[in-house]
Amino acid sequence: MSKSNPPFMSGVPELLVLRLLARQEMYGYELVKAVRAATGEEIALGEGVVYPVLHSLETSGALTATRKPVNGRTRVYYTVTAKGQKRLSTLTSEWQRIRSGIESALGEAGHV
Amino acid sequence: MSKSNPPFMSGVPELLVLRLLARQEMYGYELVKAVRAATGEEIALGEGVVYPVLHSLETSGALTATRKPVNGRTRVYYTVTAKGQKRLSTLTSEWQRIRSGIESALGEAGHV
DNA sequence: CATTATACCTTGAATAGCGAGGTATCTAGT
DNA sequence: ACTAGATACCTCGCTATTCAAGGTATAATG
Repeated sequence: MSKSNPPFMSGVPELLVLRLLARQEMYGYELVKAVRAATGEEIALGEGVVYPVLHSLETSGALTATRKPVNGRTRVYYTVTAKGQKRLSTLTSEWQRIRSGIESALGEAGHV
Repeated sequence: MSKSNPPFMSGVPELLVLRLLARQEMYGYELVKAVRAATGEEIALGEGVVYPVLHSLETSGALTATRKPVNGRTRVYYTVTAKGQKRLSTLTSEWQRIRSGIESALGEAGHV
């Protein structure tokens, strides 16, 4: 019923995850917090969103995973591949396109 | 497979429909074209998107419908109610919030 | 020794966008 | 008169996707 980040969240998780991982490799749990920070606390993706996105990006070849044991715990670090870079730039321009379309519609003074 | 307006379309149809109808009353078929025009041809909503949105907005009390016969054909004109105005401003600020969150994440110069 | 933080994960419900299909009328071309 | 296309409305079913909630296990903290 009550959603945390209601509408407008369509391809957003995928875009944010790719963008942050393009900056530097990270593991899922870290990413959850990094998203919050990078979006100025505006967008909070739960683990139930982040992990599935990570897995599907890995499956599609946009990310590669590397397991690293740290202090007895295991972390799975993700790195963006060339394919992921391409996917990121596609998503980014797609985002700009939709965004500018919406801004046009929201603007537009009374005109006729 | 091929989607016309891929990701990033979450609450968008509802927002656009409300925004355009707030400017002036319109009927569904007209709205389909108006959306294309208002978004600079960037966003094209099919009738399969517009009509259901119209109906659900009417059901929720955000719009009122008026049937008007024109040249033997029937047009259903939609008008935004006070409730619809409120919904529009909620959606608009929600959009700005998500949008600015994403822009923050996309920006963030290389730093490292 | 118990609670919190770290770190991974899956399942199930609900939403919603979209293509495709369906009906019917009016208009324009041939 | 016939056809094709534009106008104008509508629904169905597929698919994708977000998210809360729940589940496991280890390390650190009190």
